Amino acid sequence: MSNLIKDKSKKIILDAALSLFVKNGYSQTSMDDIVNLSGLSKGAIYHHYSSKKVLFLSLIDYWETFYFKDILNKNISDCNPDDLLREISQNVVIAFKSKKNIFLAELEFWSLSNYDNDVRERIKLLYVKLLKLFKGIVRKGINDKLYKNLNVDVAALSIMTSLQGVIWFSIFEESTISAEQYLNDVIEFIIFGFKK
Amino acid sequence: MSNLIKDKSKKIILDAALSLFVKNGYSQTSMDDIVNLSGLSKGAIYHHYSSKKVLFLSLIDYWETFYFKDILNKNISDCNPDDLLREISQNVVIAFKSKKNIFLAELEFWSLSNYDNDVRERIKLLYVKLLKLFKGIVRKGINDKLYKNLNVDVAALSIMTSLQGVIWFSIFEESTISAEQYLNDVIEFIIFGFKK
DNA sequence: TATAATATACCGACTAGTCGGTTTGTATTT
DNA sequence: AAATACAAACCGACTAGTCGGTATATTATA
Repeated sequence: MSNLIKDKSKKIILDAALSLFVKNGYSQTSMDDIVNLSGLSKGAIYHHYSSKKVLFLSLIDYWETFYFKDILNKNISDCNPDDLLREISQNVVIAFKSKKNIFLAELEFWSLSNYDNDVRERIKLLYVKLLKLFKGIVRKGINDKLYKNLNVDVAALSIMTSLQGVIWFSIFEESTISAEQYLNDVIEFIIFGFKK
Repeated sequence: MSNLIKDKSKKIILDAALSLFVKNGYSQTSMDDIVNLSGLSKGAIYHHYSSKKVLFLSLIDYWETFYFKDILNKNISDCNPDDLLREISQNVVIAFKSKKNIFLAELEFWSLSNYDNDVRERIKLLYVKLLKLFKGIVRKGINDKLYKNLNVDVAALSIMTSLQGVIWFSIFEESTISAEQYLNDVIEFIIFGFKK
């Protein structure tokens, strides 16, 4: 268990909250719903989290450790940019296959960030980190004379939006192509576009 | 005024609802809020829309006429695929500049579609139409020997996710690049990737 | 054309129920 | 004894939707 969650009860609460928020949305989930699913009491929940919103914000941290743990700790310096991009894409595939909830949760974060500053600032941090990583990879590719003289910001954002595209598959399940196929193809497409 | 909205009152209600749903989210917007902003009464609103959800679904139609009117009616057959893609990208730029609300509303639709079947089915229709258009363009490019033998589904989805990427700029306003620059660059990048 | 009949558009007080959060109480641990 | 962790009843604010009634527009009739 992550040392972020020392507490068993906290983890129980977060798991219950995550699945309910994803299934029904933040507003459509009542604290009583979380009480029922977690098996704990209202007092217990408010003992650990001072409000529904604080609980939600904690959930973003909890979520980050799942989704980004494999991606954010990549070491750029001694890697081939192409392979690194393929590896990241593969991480997303694996995450999507094993925990579709993760991507639906992301949708909820996005939606709330639209009208809640605290949420926005919190998830902004996350994407800034991601973009920094992508920019680093692109910059290395340019320095290594592998990639042409790209606009680094646009290139990084392109990577992000393309990977983000898997979210389509969590909403529109039936499709002629699979999320995996999409991601594999799209990352090759991007790499090809970057090449000199 | 669109012939979809013959009624002045309906338009007033839809405009009020759209701006409130975008600003505060669906659940955080009460019918009383809409009453106040529209200047109409509760009775009037329930006279035209039988429930909050029906009002929301009507909003998707209303929204589609704004966002998609320029894009969906393109004629593929007698156009250069490259120019058509550039034109579509330009339409998105213009829409983004003049009505950022349109894109924030899209986020709200996405979020709700996650846990409401009616909403999901409604917006699914929309994106299927869009994808069909993109597929048609890519297919024409291939037939005209302009593009290589792409996977049409992946290519269409790539176009969609890349254009969709502007939504990032509506959440994270300050940025080193502008939405316009991003879209212009990214569409050229895609076209380049498609070429033989 | 004047009047009656009907349909449409609209008003706003009211209700039944929900929800986030509080308070008070209890058991366990240190 | 004091702090921690939890339980459960409770509260006040808020909300979607209702309903009886009014005003206005349209149509039918004499």
